[in-house]
Amino acid sequence: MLIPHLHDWPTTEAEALAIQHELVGRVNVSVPLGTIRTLAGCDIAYDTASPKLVAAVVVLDWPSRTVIEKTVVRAEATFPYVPGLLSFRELPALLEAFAQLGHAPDAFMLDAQGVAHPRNFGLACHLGLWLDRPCVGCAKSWLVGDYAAPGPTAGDTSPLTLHGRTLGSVVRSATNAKPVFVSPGHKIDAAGATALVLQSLSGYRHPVPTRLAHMLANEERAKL
DNA sequence: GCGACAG
DNA sequence: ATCTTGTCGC
Repeated sequence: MLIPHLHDWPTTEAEALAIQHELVGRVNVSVPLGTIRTLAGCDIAYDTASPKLVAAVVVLDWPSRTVIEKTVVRAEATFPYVPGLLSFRELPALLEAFAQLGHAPDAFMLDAQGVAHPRNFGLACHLGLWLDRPCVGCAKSWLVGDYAAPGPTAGDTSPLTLHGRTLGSVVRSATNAKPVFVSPGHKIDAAGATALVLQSLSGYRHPVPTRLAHMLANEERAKL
């Protein structure tokens, strides 16, 4: 898929923060969930004791869940891991993987935060702006926001708020498993992001799209 | 000052 | 994220 250039990559934290502040205003989390015919799951696996990493993308026909395309890209981390600046570390490699895609998925799902971020600009938001397509963040741990524990059964949800505003939701993706934190990244609203994650559950803690991408990334890393 | 901190 | 075996539970 074609990916227009959005901005150059920063070298320092100060530059990264400036980019976030410059782009937050363009994020749109007011779009209702539309018809999704293809959904992409994305993830990255890191090598131990080396800056090498693998970005993986799995495109699924939706809602049949049939895998229709996969892409993996080997790259090297250029930006360090800094809480709140994760996108500057993972996006470059992910964008390379998307560029190799023959399909242009209707929506994307990531193991990261969307607007549930200190500056409301998580990886899912950043990716959404680059691709100009719906992106959903489904993180495995909390970063910001207040919430009450969701019920113990798969599918149970609880709102994730901040300063009285609903950012997303906390979803019990699998019975008796720790919940995941869902928030829209771009071109989708909180309800839509949550609905898409609920449609993606399969008995495991991770939604099908990111679960498959995670497995693919690990397989490729083993070949490093 | 103290605690928290996606992957 | 990553390093790691067995083990408790459905």
